[in-house]
Amino acid sequence: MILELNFNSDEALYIQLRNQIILGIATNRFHEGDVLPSVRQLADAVGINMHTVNKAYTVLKQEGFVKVDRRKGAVIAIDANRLEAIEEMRVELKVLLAKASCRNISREEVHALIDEIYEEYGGLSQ
Amino acid sequence: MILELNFNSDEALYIQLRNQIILGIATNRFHEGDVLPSVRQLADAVGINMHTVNKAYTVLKQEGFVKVDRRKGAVIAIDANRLEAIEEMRVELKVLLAKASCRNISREEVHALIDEIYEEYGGLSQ
DNA sequence: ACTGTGTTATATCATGTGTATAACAAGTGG
DNA sequence: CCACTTGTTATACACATGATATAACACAGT
Repeated sequence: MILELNFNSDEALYIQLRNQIILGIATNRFHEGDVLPSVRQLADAVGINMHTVNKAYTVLKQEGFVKVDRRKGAVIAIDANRLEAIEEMRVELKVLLAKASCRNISREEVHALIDEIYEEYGGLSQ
Repeated sequence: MILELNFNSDEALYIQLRNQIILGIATNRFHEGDVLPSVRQLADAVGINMHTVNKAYTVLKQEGFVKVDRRKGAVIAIDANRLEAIEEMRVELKVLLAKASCRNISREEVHALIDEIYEEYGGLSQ
């Protein structure tokens, strides 16, 4: 597990955990069926409270990235609701691209940035 | 001024204001040199506190979208620091695209979404 | 029985958000 | 000069959120 937390960030710890796990899935370091550490283990490993990890797992469950098996713990299980995901992405992109447009960043430059980042993400088929 | 606030949103009011003003610049409804309403006027118009508007203007000033003229008030003035803006965008895109990748949204679909949104943003030359 | 899961319930503390009232320095227009 | 509006600052309060701490519960595995 390579999870690093920035305690000086303005981003909540449980959001950082959530993001890194999603990053981990996208970069193929976590696979469907993999079991995440228990809330107590992970909390101990990164030096934070159990409840903070639990909140991260709860969010991941609600967002459809893990399912919780009472016996095993949190298991990677992706619920690919594409339509919902695309609409959510559109909302986030609107503000992000507005900032880019104000800064004279071209459509082509954004495309190049997308490609660069997407290179590391293999899609679920990998 | 077409500024609408969602009081039920989990997004802070001053962030909503900031975003809508940035959207307004990108969609060419605000132009370089335009004067924004005074903090008291805008606060009264949308039904919130003066300090909340002030905070939005302060953030916009720090992010380089407006300059404050003691005589006029808040004036649209874009400080196009491209390098900084691109790095900021890369960080935001990483998580956003990771989610997309997990949901089996292809690189091409993201490009299409970018194009769709960018159609409304004219770039600063318009 | 014992341990390790997730889960739930309180409680506490710090921080962020939004409001409220007030005051200040400075520019504008009568 | 005077009244008014500008941004700015300070203080205070209520409320929600983030993070911690301690504790307990139901359930599964050994």
